[in-house]
Amino acid sequence: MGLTRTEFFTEKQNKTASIMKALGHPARIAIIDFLLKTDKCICGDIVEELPLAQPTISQHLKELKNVGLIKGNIEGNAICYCINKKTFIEFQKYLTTVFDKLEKQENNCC
Amino acid sequence: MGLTRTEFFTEKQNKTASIMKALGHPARIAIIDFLLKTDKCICGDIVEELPLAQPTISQHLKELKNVGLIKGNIEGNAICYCINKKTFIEFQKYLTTVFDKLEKQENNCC
DNA sequence: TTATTATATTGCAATATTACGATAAAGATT
DNA sequence: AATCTTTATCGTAATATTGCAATATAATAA
Repeated sequence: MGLTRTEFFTEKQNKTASIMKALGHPARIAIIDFLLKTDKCICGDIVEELPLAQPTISQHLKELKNVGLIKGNIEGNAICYCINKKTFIEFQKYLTTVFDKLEKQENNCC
Repeated sequence: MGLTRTEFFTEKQNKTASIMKALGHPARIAIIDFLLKTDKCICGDIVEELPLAQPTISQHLKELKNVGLIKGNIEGNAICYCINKKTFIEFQKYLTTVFDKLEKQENNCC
């Protein structure tokens, strides 16, 4: 059918999956890498940095913004994008529980 | 065109994205959650646990296995799946660098 | 007001994903 | 051997994603 059955899963599972999904493309990983590297947040420089057309980048930025991983700030006629720490910290919480559980796992059959 | 331009990105970016992508579906997050919870690894119980048809689960397990997030072990006519710690630890390394950089970021414009 | 610059949106073609019924494969049980 | 159990694969319909040219939008500069 091609439609993810989100209603079958918990809100947390859906939220986590949507963040992972947003990060599930090398261009979007590259955008995050770039925003982390530049320290101050950069706008259309991303378009110059990445070897993709401007509309494509714009689309990727939109997806990252939709799940709250980045924020956009209007500065004149340009837009300044940057990491949204809040979402990352929330994401980190989930990951911490995963890695904690993993550490305690012993009876791993494989 | 519908084809991800992996050749434009680094191996690490592509690898990270592929792991994120594999985790970018609530059913696959639920599978990981379940494998973490059960401690000893479970096989076809996953099919009973999740409200999806057996072929669908099988497909999701395959995707998780393809990126190395889980391992499968034949036990009689059943198969025992479990977390592949190695990949998770590798994944954690990337995430640690991200969160470290994030912590040092100060000139965040937004 | 008319460019110019920067970003977003639209529309579309190519491809990928999701889900599942039907069926295959392979070991276990009778 | 015949059957049951468990999991994988095939085929396919519905939907989503990726990428970009063309165009729209909106602020700035001339």
